[in-house]
Amino acid sequence: MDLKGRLSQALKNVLPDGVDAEILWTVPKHVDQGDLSTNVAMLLAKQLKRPPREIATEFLGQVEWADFGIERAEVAGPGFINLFIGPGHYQGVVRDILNHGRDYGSSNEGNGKKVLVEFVSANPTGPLNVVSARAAAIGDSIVRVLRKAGYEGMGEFYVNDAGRQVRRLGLSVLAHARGQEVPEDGYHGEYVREIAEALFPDGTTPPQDADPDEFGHEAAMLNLAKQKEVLASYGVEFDRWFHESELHGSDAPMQTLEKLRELDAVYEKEGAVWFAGTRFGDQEDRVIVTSEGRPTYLLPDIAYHVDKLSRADVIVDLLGPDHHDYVGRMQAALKALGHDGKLEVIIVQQVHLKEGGEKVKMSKRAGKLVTLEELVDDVGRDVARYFFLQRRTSTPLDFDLDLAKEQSDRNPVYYVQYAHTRICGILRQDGCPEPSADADLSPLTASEEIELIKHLEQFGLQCARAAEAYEPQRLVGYLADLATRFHKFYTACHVIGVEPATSLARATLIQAAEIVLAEGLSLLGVSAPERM
RNA sequence: GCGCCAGUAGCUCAACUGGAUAGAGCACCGGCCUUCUAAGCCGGCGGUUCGGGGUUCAAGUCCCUGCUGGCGUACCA
Repeated sequence: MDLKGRLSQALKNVLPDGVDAEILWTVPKHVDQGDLSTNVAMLLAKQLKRPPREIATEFLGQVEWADFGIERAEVAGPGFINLFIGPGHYQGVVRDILNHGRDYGSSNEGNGKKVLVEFVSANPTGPLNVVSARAAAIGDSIVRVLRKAGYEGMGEFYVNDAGRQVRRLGLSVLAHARGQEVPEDGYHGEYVREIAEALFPDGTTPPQDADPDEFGHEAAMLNLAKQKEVLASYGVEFDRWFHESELHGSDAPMQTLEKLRELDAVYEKEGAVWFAGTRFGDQEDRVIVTSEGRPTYLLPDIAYHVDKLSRADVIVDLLGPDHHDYVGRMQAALKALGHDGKLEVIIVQQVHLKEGGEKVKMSKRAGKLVTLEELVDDVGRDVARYFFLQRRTSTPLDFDLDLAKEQSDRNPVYYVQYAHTRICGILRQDGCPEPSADADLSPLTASEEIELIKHLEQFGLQCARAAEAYEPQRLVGYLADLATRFHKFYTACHVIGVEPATSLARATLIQAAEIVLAEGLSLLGVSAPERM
């Protein structure tokens, strides 16, 4: 059991008979408030009908704090119990990191729970845009963090290869190849021309009876191949690419419809079949089979979610801002099918690119888009991913292209990477002792050393929290803080050229910091360079 | 109209899920390189957490209400 757990147990042992409380330890904001703090006395004040400070004082006297490596314990403020941890504990943390290596910070918080995260899932009708770039960075990082925290995380991309947009793509490509005007509701980007040239090289033209569905599908597969390639170079991996066409092959949508019929969750009106979403919390009922007898997108989508739930305990959808209204109907559908509470939807908000202080104008209609590929070519993979992961997913993001391209101290990515680089630089030096878990770490007592270690110790907790809340941006903040602690240490404490015992202990400490920085950055999909 | 997301320093954002004195970066001002990379460190400036009620020992955080901004509101996906 870790220190917090053992301390909680000790406190529970001194609670009055018949009284129980959950004891939570937090790290106070100010150093003069100690290293760990609990508010348990305040929580019990009402129940015990006594002032919180009085209760805290009583508890304080009943625990042998020194047994836990606590140097000092005191009652503070309205009734907090604050503990000041001695250096011995922190030296143990460093040893722990060296012993566990990159596995340090892993936990079983998720208890093996299967979490399937669906993200990007862009239509195969064109290149990936910047919102997909944001979703890709976030989704991929969520999966990595989930695994770190003991969940079985899976990443999945839903390929929408069976809808009517595929036919529209086919019509657009055929029109282009014939030198005709692309239809108004077609696709107008430059890539349409490229696909047309790939399918009809050297001035060949499509046959008169060319099937738009067939060529649409070929074009879609070319787009998909390109999307896969771009995502791979962006460092984003999927465990599965699920094609909508697979679903139709297995007749899953029709089975889902039958199931909904049996549950009496659908009805007919004006020749169409409606899902009675309002009975399950949606804003309005939705058509799932049109009056022409064709299923709408909703039916296969429900079938797909049911399929995912057969493979996972919880499913997470990362959706673009244009799919806001989709949430209610899918939640309602799953509720109707007995899967209430198993779908978590995260809306990835809009990305506004800014250059020279101006918003970069993007128009889908005219095909004027900044693609993921262009963005990565422009600013690099590390910068792009870091920028996307910095902000909370649910808020729109201004992406400052000038700042992103700047190779300077203004660019926050380098701040974290530079900490890692500096460590590698020291460890590379001839005069640097070999870090070792067996080293005597008692020389580590300086405040810069202890502050650094305190932060390293938080890594596992931060990973667990980021995983549980599906919020990888927490980790970005954590790593930036960690880098700060390291840079302060670097400025204050020399590793090489000091007294040998200190030198060895510090080399071991920075090795520990290197491990956590490298592992943390890899959870973000950002590289940890040895030289910059 | 209805629904979602947001509103915290001049700007971009934090705040460990209800805790103590609301913190960083950028910008602006001033310091620190003959020793491990100055892509760094130190100091200064900067706040009615959009307004108004409420819940309680305690509210930026939860509830109600109003205001502002973004997005969405198809028998498209």
